[in-house]
Amino acid sequence: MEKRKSMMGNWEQKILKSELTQGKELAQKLMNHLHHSSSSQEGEFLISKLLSSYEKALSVLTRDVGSEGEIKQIQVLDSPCSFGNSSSPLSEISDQDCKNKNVFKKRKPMPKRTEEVKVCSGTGQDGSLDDGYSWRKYGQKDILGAKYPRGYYRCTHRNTQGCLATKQVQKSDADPTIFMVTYTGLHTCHLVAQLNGKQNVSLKQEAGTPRQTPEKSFSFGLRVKTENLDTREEGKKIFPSFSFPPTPIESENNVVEDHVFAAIANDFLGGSYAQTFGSPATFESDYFAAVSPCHFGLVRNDVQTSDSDLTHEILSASTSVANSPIGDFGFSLEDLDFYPFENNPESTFP
DNA sequence: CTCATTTGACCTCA
DNA sequence: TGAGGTCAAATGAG
Repeated sequence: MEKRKSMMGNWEQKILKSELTQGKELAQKLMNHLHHSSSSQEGEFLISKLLSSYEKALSVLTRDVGSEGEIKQIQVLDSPCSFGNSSSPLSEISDQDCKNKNVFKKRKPMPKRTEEVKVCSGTGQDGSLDDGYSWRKYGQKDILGAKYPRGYYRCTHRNTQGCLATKQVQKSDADPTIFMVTYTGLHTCHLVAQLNGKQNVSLKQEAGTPRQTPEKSFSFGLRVKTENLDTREEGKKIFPSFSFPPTPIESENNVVEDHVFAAIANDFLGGSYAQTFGSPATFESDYFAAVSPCHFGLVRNDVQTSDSDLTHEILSASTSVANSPIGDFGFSLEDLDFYPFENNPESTFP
């Protein structure tokens, strides 16, 4: 744990540096861009990236103050029986068998994260934002003060694998194309195949029902760009998946952006993340170098929560369809520390 | 037939 | 006590 804490400081420094550097580069690019006049879309993209960089940098600075307490809070929440343990979800399921009277006994604190996802027009529907997991809607609720109802989803594998991950999807009042997605709990369902699927379109057969194919957004030749590489958020942010309509728009800028992101990711992760995938080189090239046909910029604003939430992260992908997964591909660096009982073998670090 | 979604009711918590 | 979260029966889709 001490090791991780010291690493955190180092990380954040790198993050800060990277974000500011990126911001500078983006500003430079933007300036060139404006001079040479191309599409306004691209300009917006650059601006959003620019803003993202500065916001990230600021958030790192802001978070720096209370990071210690934050970690402690996370540790408290990490009750061994809550998630990650293969036996605990099953025990919870057995609780459910005891009819709903027992279900509300006591809610377990779950790690929570919020993301803001902007979708391409006509591509995503509420809750169907493809984040690589298969979700099942179990409820919908009108939220006070919110224009749109909130949808409640849980992992389809809840019953079969005891996966306790849930998410809440709510359309933003201000911008209906933005979905606020709050992820709660960790996926304990099989993820290896999903990850493989994200790296490589040729997928292995995953243990699970055919209809529960989390790779569906990757199965028809979409180019997937996963720009959400700022795992600096206590390492809890794991590369999201974004799916796009197969509109082959590629710009030089995008390619450059990808390189920047890849560099940052590598910087942040020190290669250890990619290690999880078996081949860092493959991971980077396949996962980061993909270019989005829809230019999308991440505008992430990290928001600290006042309650027991571990982290709330807001992400905006200006033209993406899918939101990012819960950061709990199970192998987040932080997850490993915070949730040592994660039974996902892929989550274990050497 | 199986599974997902809808929706009203119920439960917990602040 | 009200808002938010969850359950489960009813319904629909494939």
